Amino acid sequence: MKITLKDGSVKEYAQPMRAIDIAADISEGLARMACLAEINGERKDLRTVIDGDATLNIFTARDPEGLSALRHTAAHVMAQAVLRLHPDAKLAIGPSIAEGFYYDIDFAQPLSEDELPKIEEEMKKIIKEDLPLERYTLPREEALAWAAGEEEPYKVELITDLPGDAIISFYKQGDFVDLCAGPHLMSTKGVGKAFKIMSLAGAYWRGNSKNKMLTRIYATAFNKKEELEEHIRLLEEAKLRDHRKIGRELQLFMSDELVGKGMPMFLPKGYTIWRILEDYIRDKELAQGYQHVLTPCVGTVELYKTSGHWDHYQANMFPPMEVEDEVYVLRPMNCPHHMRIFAAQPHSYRNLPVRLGEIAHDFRYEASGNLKGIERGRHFCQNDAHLFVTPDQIKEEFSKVVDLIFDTYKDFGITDYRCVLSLRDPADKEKYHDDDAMWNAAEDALREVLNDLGLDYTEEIGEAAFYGPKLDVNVKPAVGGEITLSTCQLDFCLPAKFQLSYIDKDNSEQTPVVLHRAILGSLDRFMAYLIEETMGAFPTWLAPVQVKVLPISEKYLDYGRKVTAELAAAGVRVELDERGEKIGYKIREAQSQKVPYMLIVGQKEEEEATVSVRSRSEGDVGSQGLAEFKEKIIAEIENKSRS
RNA sequence: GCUGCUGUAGCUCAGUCGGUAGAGCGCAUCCUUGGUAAGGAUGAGGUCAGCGGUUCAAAUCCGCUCAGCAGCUCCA
Repeated sequence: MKITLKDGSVKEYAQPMRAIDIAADISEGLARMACLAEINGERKDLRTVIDGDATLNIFTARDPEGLSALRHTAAHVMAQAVLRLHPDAKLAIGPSIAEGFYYDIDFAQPLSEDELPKIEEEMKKIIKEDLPLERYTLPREEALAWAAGEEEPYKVELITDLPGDAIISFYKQGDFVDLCAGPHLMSTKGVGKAFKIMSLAGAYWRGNSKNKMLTRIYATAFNKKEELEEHIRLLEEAKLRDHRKIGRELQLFMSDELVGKGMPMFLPKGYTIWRILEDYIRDKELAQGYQHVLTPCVGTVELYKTSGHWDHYQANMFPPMEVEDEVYVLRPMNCPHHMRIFAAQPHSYRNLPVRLGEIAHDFRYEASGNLKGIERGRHFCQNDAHLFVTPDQIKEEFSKVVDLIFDTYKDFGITDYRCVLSLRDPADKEKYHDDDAMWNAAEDALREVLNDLGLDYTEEIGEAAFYGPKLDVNVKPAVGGEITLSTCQLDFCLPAKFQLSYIDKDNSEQTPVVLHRAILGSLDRFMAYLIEETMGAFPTWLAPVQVKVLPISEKYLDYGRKVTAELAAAGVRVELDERGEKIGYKIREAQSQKVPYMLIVGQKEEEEATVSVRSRSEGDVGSQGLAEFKEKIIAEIENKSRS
């Protein structure tokens, strides 16, 4: 048989051979580094026997595919180490993930963090023992008998749930055996030294909160020690970008336990940014034919029963308040209010689309463990709008919303995002409004627009809202999992529930379709994201303090006041540092507060009516006439150019 | 909400074996009036998150509560 290698060269063998043996034939080094085989384009275990002509590519830990196999083997090593130290622990699953790997384990006694170094030590031993990993398969009954004999209830469940024709494979290293589809390295030694146990967390068996919570041990492994160190360094760096840390340092927002958890309060500097964001997006929407409204933060329970939200989300709403003969709830979203505004007047097809926008305050009773600074609170403020459209207008309006999202991102310099087309799970009749024809039409419409726009997106099943499919634009915060920034949801459902209508060309009464959309998402979350992206060094047009005037000494305070007043009169957010400190000290503080421009004024400046300009990013940029500087900074603010 | 962890001055953190509280920054006052990232001196500031328990004695050990962190679950 002929084996074609990655570099195009061909090897010939008389009989079938395992991929690893061919690797060994190519070079001893390759066999030692080998993690995974790609045979005829398919990723396979190194032990796979090749019988006949094939192309072969051997991955090492330098390749992402190979690294994933290495991490998976490291997960087995970790499980083995755990069982050596805790023989009564029950194993669940232990996959490789983007940042490393984990193993979910059911411990008889809670595992303390102090145990992690011991597990790591045991792993080192196992790796050093150079145990070969052997793969074998068993028929279903024997596999079940093994799991039962080992008293591994989670493995029993996993085997039971495997499809009837599945090959049930096992990997054995020393006296440790695990049910596993592979692929794996040839020996525990291949895991190497660049691994580390990172943290301990709880995780529900099979990701279902009704199931038992297991102990998840997170760890990571790399090809080289330097890569591991770099990974840890990046994690530390990310913590410095955390909006909660920067928000405190720059005095943007705070929380207070007497006010309540998940109820952040925006301080003067934070609210300055907030106001600019609010004005920015409202003006942009008004220019696109939106009309803004203001509606109350409460609604009757009946309102939410009508919309269906009460049935779906009651548990995540603050409990009802009874007053006289009414029962109110704090509103968790604004669609029902806007629906009632639309319903209050007759509409003609000529007047559609109607686009109702609101910077709307909402309250959701988020589980305490889900709260995260201003990224996720119990009070937040949506940049919400509902577009009431005819079926013919769906695509155009949806497309305009998508344009608006990315036009906005351009202004904020957001480039690192992921688009998700969130679809229903057709099997889940409980969550989703049961009308397959409606759903298919809605999903096809969104898909078509996204394809027409040439947008990169992934489809995710079971992520839709209960009333319709949606486009979500997700970003990655400094710490923690992906979050949704912008969304546009198509809704054929609520308009009918609220009996909305418009009069069509033929004088018939028709039901409009609604697009729910949020561009900045929530102002709170958007600000959290901006803080982390800029590390607090906001572009000049957003900076709470744009210019800080720093007199050399108190002798030049008067000139400093004049400069400050002149800039303030021109609409620049400017502050004067009047303290009797040295210039270096004032600069240091302004710099750490990420103020875009510092104007140093002393004798020379006063005499010449100039300012000595220091930029936070470029340092001393020299002397400029006051009028000249004023003109420049106003232009910069108006252009929303980033510095 | 669940699992694990953490809580000491406004902030960042020391505090050994259980013996009764410390630093730097910040703040206040005074001196210094200066040229592009920390001038000097003095001083104020603590129910060691809260409540209860063990002990002659608790910041330290135990329990509960509150708040925060990581992850899971959820996210209209």
